[in-house]
Amino acid sequence: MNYLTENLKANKLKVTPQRLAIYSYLVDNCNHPTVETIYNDLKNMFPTMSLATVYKTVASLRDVKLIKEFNVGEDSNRYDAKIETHSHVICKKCNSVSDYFGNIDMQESINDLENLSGFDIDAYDINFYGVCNKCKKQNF
Amino acid sequence: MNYLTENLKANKLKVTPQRLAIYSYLVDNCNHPTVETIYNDLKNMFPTMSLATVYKTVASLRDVKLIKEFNVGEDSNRYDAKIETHSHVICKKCNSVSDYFGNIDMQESINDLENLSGFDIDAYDINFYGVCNKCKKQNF
DNA sequence: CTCACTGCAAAGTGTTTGCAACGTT
DNA sequence: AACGTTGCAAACACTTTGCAGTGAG
Repeated sequence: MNYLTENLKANKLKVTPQRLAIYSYLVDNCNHPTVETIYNDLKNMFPTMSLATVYKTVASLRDVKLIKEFNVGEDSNRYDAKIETHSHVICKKCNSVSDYFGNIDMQESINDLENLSGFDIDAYDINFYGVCNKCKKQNF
Repeated sequence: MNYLTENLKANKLKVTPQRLAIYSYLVDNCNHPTVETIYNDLKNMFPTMSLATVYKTVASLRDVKLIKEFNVGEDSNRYDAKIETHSHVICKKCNSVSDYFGNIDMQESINDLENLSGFDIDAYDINFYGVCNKCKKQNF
Protein backbone atom coordinates (compact mmCIF):
# COMPACT_ATOMS: atom_id res chain seq x y z
CA MET A 1 0.00 0.00 0.00
CA ASN A 2 1.65 3.17 -1.13
CA TYR A 3 1.56 6.46 0.66
CA LEU A 4 -1.16 7.91 -1.56
CA THR A 5 -3.52 5.16 -0.52
CA GLU A 6 -2.48 5.68 3.08
CA ASN A 7 -3.14 9.40 2.87
CA LEU A 8 -6.62 8.79 1.54
CA LYS A 9 -7.44 6.20 4.20
CA ALA A 10 -6.01 8.38 6.95
CA ASN A 11 -8.58 10.96 5.91
CA LYS A 12 -11.46 8.48 5.80
CA LEU A 13 -11.74 8.70 2.04
CA LYS A 14 -12.56 5.50 0.23
CA VAL A 15 -9.86 4.43 -2.19
CA THR A 16 -11.71 4.14 -5.48
CA PRO A 17 -9.80 3.80 -8.76
CA GLN A 18 -10.99 7.22 -9.94
CA ARG A 19 -10.03 8.95 -6.72
CA LEU A 20 -6.62 7.34 -6.61
CA ALA A 21 -6.01 8.23 -10.25
CA ILE A 22 -6.92 11.87 -9.72
CA TYR A 23 -4.82 12.13 -6.60
CA SER A 24 -1.75 10.48 -8.18
CA TYR A 25 -2.19 12.62 -11.24
CA LEU A 26 -1.97 15.72 -9.06
CA VAL A 27 1.02 14.39 -7.16
CA ASP A 28 2.85 13.52 -10.38
CA ASN A 29 2.10 16.72 -12.26
CA CYS A 30 3.63 20.07 -11.38
CA ASN A 31 1.57 21.99 -13.90
CA HIS A 32 -1.24 22.88 -11.49
CA PRO A 33 -4.01 21.51 -13.67
CA THR A 34 -7.63 22.62 -13.85
CA VAL A 35 -10.51 20.17 -13.50
CA GLU A 36 -10.84 20.19 -17.29
CA THR A 37 -7.20 19.19 -17.74
CA ILE A 38 -7.40 16.40 -15.19
CA TYR A 39 -10.56 15.11 -16.83
CA ASN A 40 -9.11 15.18 -20.34
CA ASP A 41 -5.90 13.47 -19.29
CA LEU A 42 -7.63 10.71 -17.35
CA LYS A 43 -10.59 9.91 -19.56
CA ASN A 44 -8.50 7.64 -21.75
CA MET A 45 -7.87 5.39 -18.79
CA PHE A 46 -11.39 5.90 -17.37
CA PRO A 47 -13.68 6.33 -20.35
CA THR A 48 -16.82 6.53 -18.23
CA MET A 49 -15.49 9.05 -15.76
CA SER A 50 -17.48 12.27 -15.61
CA LEU A 51 -16.47 15.86 -14.99
CA ALA A 52 -18.71 15.83 -11.92
CA THR A 53 -16.58 13.10 -10.40
CA VAL A 54 -13.45 15.18 -10.89
CA TYR A 55 -15.16 18.18 -9.29
CA LYS A 56 -16.37 16.11 -6.35
CA THR A 57 -13.00 14.44 -5.91
CA VAL A 58 -10.88 17.58 -5.90
CA ALA A 59 -13.37 19.10 -3.44
CA SER A 60 -12.93 16.13 -1.08
CA LEU A 61 -9.16 16.20 -1.39
CA ARG A 62 -9.17 19.95 -0.79
CA ASP A 63 -11.43 19.60 2.25
CA VAL A 64 -9.05 17.17 3.94
CA LYS A 65 -6.14 19.37 2.85
CA LEU A 66 -4.38 16.77 0.70
CA ILE A 67 -4.39 19.29 -2.13
CA LYS A 68 -4.72 23.05 -2.45
CA GLU A 69 -7.19 24.91 -4.62
CA PHE A 70 -6.24 28.29 -6.01
CA ASN A 71 -7.00 30.77 -8.72
CA VAL A 72 -4.61 33.05 -10.54
CA GLY A 73 -7.16 35.23 -12.31
CA GLU A 74 -8.46 32.68 -14.81
CA ASP A 75 -12.01 31.43 -15.20
CA SER A 76 -11.28 28.10 -13.59
CA ASN A 77 -9.51 26.98 -10.44
CA ARG A 78 -6.24 25.12 -10.38
CA TYR A 79 -5.15 22.32 -8.05
CA ASP A 80 -1.83 21.52 -6.45
CA ALA A 81 -0.72 18.51 -4.44
CA LYS A 82 2.30 20.35 -3.10
CA ILE A 83 1.12 21.50 0.27
CA GLU A 84 4.38 22.95 1.62
CA THR A 85 4.54 26.74 1.52
CA HIS A 86 5.70 27.95 -1.87
CA SER A 87 4.97 30.67 -4.38
CA HIS A 88 3.50 30.55 -7.85
CA VAL A 89 4.94 32.16 -10.93
CA ILE A 90 2.44 32.91 -13.67
CA CYS A 91 3.35 33.62 -17.27
CA LYS A 92 1.05 36.27 -18.69
CA LYS A 93 1.59 34.99 -22.22
CA CYS A 94 1.07 31.24 -22.01
CA ASN A 95 -0.76 31.21 -18.65
CA SER A 96 1.53 28.51 -17.30
CA VAL A 97 1.86 28.31 -13.54
CA SER A 98 5.15 27.15 -12.05
CA ASP A 99 6.50 26.86 -8.54
CA TYR A 100 9.09 28.89 -6.69
CA PHE A 101 10.38 27.27 -3.53
CA GLY A 102 12.84 30.03 -2.65
CA ASN A 103 12.57 31.19 0.91
CA ILE A 104 10.71 34.45 1.39
CA ASP A 105 10.70 35.64 4.95
CA MET A 106 7.34 37.13 5.77
CA GLN A 107 7.62 37.01 9.54
CA GLU A 108 8.40 40.67 9.95
CA SER A 109 5.43 41.72 7.86
CA ILE A 110 3.17 39.28 9.65
CA ASN A 111 4.23 40.64 13.05
CA ASP A 112 3.75 44.18 11.84
CA LEU A 113 0.35 43.37 10.44
CA GLU A 114 -0.78 41.52 13.57
CA ASN A 115 0.31 44.38 15.83
CA LEU A 116 -1.20 46.97 13.56
CA SER A 117 -4.64 45.50 13.03
CA GLY A 118 -5.14 42.75 15.58
CA PHE A 119 -5.40 40.22 12.79
CA ASP A 120 -4.23 36.65 13.47
CA ILE A 121 -2.43 35.64 10.30
CA ASP A 122 -1.98 31.95 9.65
CA ALA A 123 -1.26 31.74 5.96
CA TYR A 124 -0.19 33.76 2.98
CA ASP A 125 0.04 33.43 -0.78
CA ILE A 126 2.57 35.02 -3.07
CA ASN A 127 2.09 35.13 -6.83
CA PHE A 128 4.59 36.50 -9.30
CA TYR A 129 3.51 37.59 -12.77
CA GLY A 130 5.67 37.98 -15.81
CA VAL A 131 6.84 36.32 -18.99
CA CYS A 132 8.48 32.93 -18.93
CA ASN A 133 11.74 32.09 -20.63
CA LYS A 134 10.08 30.12 -23.41
CA CYS A 135 7.62 32.88 -24.31
CA LYS A 136 10.40 35.48 -24.18
CA LYS A 137 12.40 33.47 -26.73
CA GLN A 138 9.42 33.03 -29.01
CA ASN A 139 8.66 36.73 -28.74
CA PHE A 140 5.19 35.41 -28.17
CA MET B 1 -14.02 68.95 -13.45
CA ASN B 2 -12.67 66.68 -10.75
CA TYR B 3 -9.81 64.26 -11.13
CA LEU B 4 -12.07 61.24 -11.58
CA THR B 5 -13.59 62.82 -14.66
CA GLU B 6 -10.13 63.76 -15.86
CA ASN B 7 -8.89 60.19 -15.40
CA LEU B 8 -11.77 58.84 -17.45
CA LYS B 9 -11.27 61.36 -20.24
CA ALA B 10 -7.53 60.80 -20.26
CA ASN B 11 -8.32 57.19 -21.06
CA LYS B 12 -10.84 58.04 -23.76
CA LEU B 13 -13.76 56.77 -21.72
CA LYS B 14 -16.97 58.74 -22.01
CA VAL B 15 -18.09 60.25 -18.74
CA THR B 16 -21.58 58.87 -18.30
CA PRO B 17 -23.39 59.18 -14.97
CA GLN B 18 -23.29 55.40 -14.42
CA ARG B 19 -19.60 55.13 -15.18
CA LEU B 20 -18.69 58.06 -12.97
CA ALA B 21 -20.82 56.67 -10.16
CA ILE B 22 -19.17 53.25 -10.35
CA TYR B 23 -15.69 54.73 -10.51
CA SER B 24 -16.27 57.11 -7.58
CA TYR B 25 -17.86 54.32 -5.61
CA LEU B 26 -14.67 52.29 -6.02
CA VAL B 27 -12.45 55.23 -5.14
CA ASP B 28 -14.48 56.00 -2.02
CA ASN B 29 -14.81 52.44 -0.76
CA CYS B 30 -11.92 50.48 0.67
CA ASN B 31 -13.92 47.28 1.03
CA HIS B 32 -12.96 45.87 -2.37
CA PRO B 33 -16.51 45.29 -3.55
CA THR B 34 -17.77 42.69 -5.99
CA VAL B 35 -19.92 43.59 -9.00
CA GLU B 36 -22.97 42.49 -7.01
CA THR B 37 -22.13 44.85 -4.15
CA ILE B 38 -21.52 47.80 -6.46
CA TYR B 39 -24.79 47.10 -8.23
CA ASN B 40 -26.81 46.81 -5.01
CA ASP B 41 -25.32 49.97 -3.54
CA LEU B 42 -25.87 52.04 -6.67
CA LYS B 43 -29.26 50.88 -7.83
CA ASN B 44 -31.04 53.23 -5.42
CA MET B 45 -29.50 56.16 -7.21
CA PHE B 46 -29.77 54.51 -10.67
CA PRO B 47 -32.91 52.40 -10.59
CA THR B 48 -32.61 51.36 -14.24
CA MET B 49 -28.96 50.39 -14.07
CA SER B 50 -28.27 46.76 -14.95
CA LEU B 51 -25.71 44.27 -13.73
CA ALA B 52 -24.37 44.08 -17.29
CA THR B 53 -23.50 47.75 -17.14
CA VAL B 54 -21.52 47.23 -13.95
CA TYR B 55 -19.70 44.29 -15.53
CA LYS B 56 -18.92 46.27 -18.68
CA THR B 57 -17.83 49.31 -16.71
CA VAL B 58 -15.42 47.53 -14.37
CA ALA B 59 -13.99 45.74 -17.41
CA SER B 60 -13.33 49.08 -19.13
CA LEU B 61 -11.81 50.61 -16.01
CA ARG B 62 -9.66 47.52 -15.51
CA ASP B 63 -8.51 47.57 -19.15
CA VAL B 64 -7.22 51.14 -18.85
CA LYS B 65 -5.75 50.26 -15.45
CA LEU B 66 -7.77 52.74 -13.42
CA ILE B 67 -8.80 49.85 -11.17
CA LYS B 68 -7.52 46.39 -10.37
CA GLU B 69 -9.47 43.16 -10.58
CA PHE B 70 -8.59 40.32 -8.24
CA ASN B 71 -9.90 37.18 -6.66
CA VAL B 72 -9.18 35.83 -3.20
CA GLY B 73 -10.70 32.40 -3.61
CA GLU B 74 -14.35 33.42 -3.72
CA ASP B 75 -16.85 32.81 -6.49
CA SER B 76 -16.77 36.40 -7.68
CA ASN B 77 -14.07 38.93 -8.44
CA ARG B 78 -13.37 42.00 -6.37
CA TYR B 79 -12.35 45.46 -7.55
CA ASP B 80 -9.98 48.01 -6.12
CA ALA B 81 -9.28 51.59 -7.14
CA LYS B 82 -6.03 51.66 -5.17
CA ILE B 83 -3.48 50.97 -7.83
CA GLU B 84 -0.30 51.46 -5.80
CA THR B 85 1.39 48.20 -4.77
CA HIS B 86 -0.11 46.85 -1.58
CA SER B 87 -1.16 43.58 -0.03
CA HIS B 88 -4.56 42.21 0.87
CA VAL B 89 -5.54 40.73 4.19
CA ILE B 90 -8.46 38.34 4.07
CA CYS B 91 -10.50 37.27 7.08
CA LYS B 92 -11.46 33.62 6.75
CA LYS B 93 -14.48 34.13 9.00
CA CYS B 94 -16.24 37.19 7.62
CA ASN B 95 -14.52 37.21 4.19
CA SER B 96 -13.63 40.87 4.52
CA VAL B 97 -10.68 42.09 2.49
CA SER B 98 -8.52 44.89 3.87
CA ASP B 99 -5.34 46.57 2.76
CA TYR B 100 -1.81 46.38 4.10
CA PHE B 101 0.49 49.09 2.86
CA GLY B 102 3.54 47.97 4.83
CA ASN B 103 6.65 47.71 2.77
CA ILE B 104 7.58 44.17 1.76
CA ASP B 105 10.84 43.95 -0.12
CA MET B 106 10.56 41.37 -2.84
CA GLN B 107 13.53 42.47 -4.91
CA GLU B 108 15.84 39.73 -3.69
CA SER B 109 13.32 37.01 -4.47
CA ILE B 110 12.56 38.53 -7.84
CA ASN B 111 16.27 38.60 -8.75
CA ASP B 112 16.68 35.04 -7.55
CA LEU B 113 13.66 33.91 -9.52
CA GLU B 114 14.72 35.72 -12.67
CA ASN B 115 18.22 34.24 -12.52
CA LEU B 116 16.91 30.81 -11.72
CA SER B 117 14.27 30.44 -14.38
CA GLY B 118 14.77 33.18 -16.94
CA PHE B 119 11.40 34.63 -16.08
CA ASP B 120 10.88 38.38 -16.43
CA ILE B 121 8.84 39.33 -13.38
CA ASP B 122 6.94 42.57 -13.52
CA ALA B 123 4.34 42.25 -10.81
CA TYR B 124 3.45 40.28 -7.73
CA ASP B 125 0.53 39.82 -5.37
CA ILE B 126 0.65 39.03 -1.70
CA ASN B 127 -2.40 37.85 0.21
CA PHE B 128 -2.53 37.20 3.93
CA TYR B 129 -5.21 34.95 5.42
CA GLY B 130 -6.36 34.87 9.00
CA VAL B 131 -9.01 36.06 11.41
CA CYS B 132 -9.71 39.74 11.86
CA ASN B 133 -9.86 41.50 15.19
CA LYS B 134 -13.64 41.82 15.11
CA CYS B 135 -14.24 38.12 14.42
CA LYS B 136 -11.71 37.13 17.08
CA LYS B 137 -13.63 39.18 19.67
CA GLN B 138 -16.94 37.68 18.65
CA ASN B 139 -15.44 34.20 18.79
CA PHE B 140 -17.15 33.97 15.49
C1' DC C 1 -24.47 -5.17 4.21
C1' DT C 2 -23.83 -0.45 4.46
C1' DC C 3 -22.74 3.85 3.23
C1' DA C 4 -19.80 6.62 0.47
C1' DC C 5 -18.80 7.29 -4.36
C1' DT C 6 -19.77 7.45 -9.35
C1' DG C 7 -21.94 9.13 -13.44
C1' DC C 8 -25.47 11.16 -15.81
C1' DA C 9 -28.54 15.06 -16.50
C1' DA C 10 -30.40 19.10 -14.81
C1' DA C 11 -29.91 23.22 -12.25
C1' DG C 12 -27.23 27.05 -10.43
C1' DT C 13 -24.07 31.03 -10.38
C1' DG C 14 -21.11 34.48 -12.10
C1' DT C 15 -20.01 36.68 -16.39
C1' DT C 16 -20.35 37.92 -21.34
C1' DT C 17 -22.71 39.04 -25.59
C1' DG C 18 -26.15 40.87 -29.18
C1' DC C 19 -28.66 44.48 -30.22
C1' DA C 20 -31.76 48.45 -30.23
C1' DA C 21 -32.28 52.82 -27.89
C1' DC C 22 -29.80 56.48 -25.80
C1' DG C 23 -26.61 60.32 -24.59
C1' DT C 24 -21.78 62.18 -24.47
C1' DT C 25 -18.74 64.46 -27.20
C1' DA D 1 -24.33 63.71 -36.12
C1' DA D 2 -21.35 59.91 -34.75
C1' DC D 3 -20.07 56.55 -32.04
C1' DG D 4 -19.43 54.73 -27.48
C1' DT D 5 -22.53 53.32 -23.66
C1' DT D 6 -26.68 51.49 -21.54
C1' DG D 7 -30.00 47.98 -20.39
C1' DC D 8 -32.50 44.09 -21.36
C1' DA D 9 -32.59 39.21 -22.47
C1' DA D 10 -30.34 35.40 -24.01
C1' DA D 11 -26.17 32.85 -24.10
C1' DC D 12 -22.05 31.12 -21.90
C1' DA D 13 -18.58 28.82 -18.90
C1' DC D 14 -17.59 26.75 -14.78
C1' DT D 15 -19.37 24.38 -10.88
C1' DT D 16 -22.83 22.07 -7.98
C1' DT D 17 -26.75 19.12 -7.08
C1' DG D 18 -30.24 15.15 -7.25
C1' DC D 19 -30.61 10.69 -7.67
C1' DA D 20 -30.25 5.87 -9.01
C1' DG D 21 -26.89 2.39 -9.43
C1' DT D 22 -22.33 0.65 -7.88
C1' DG D 23 -18.55 -0.98 -5.17
C1' DA D 24 -15.12 -0.35 -1.19
C1' DG D 25 -14.87 -1.45 3.57
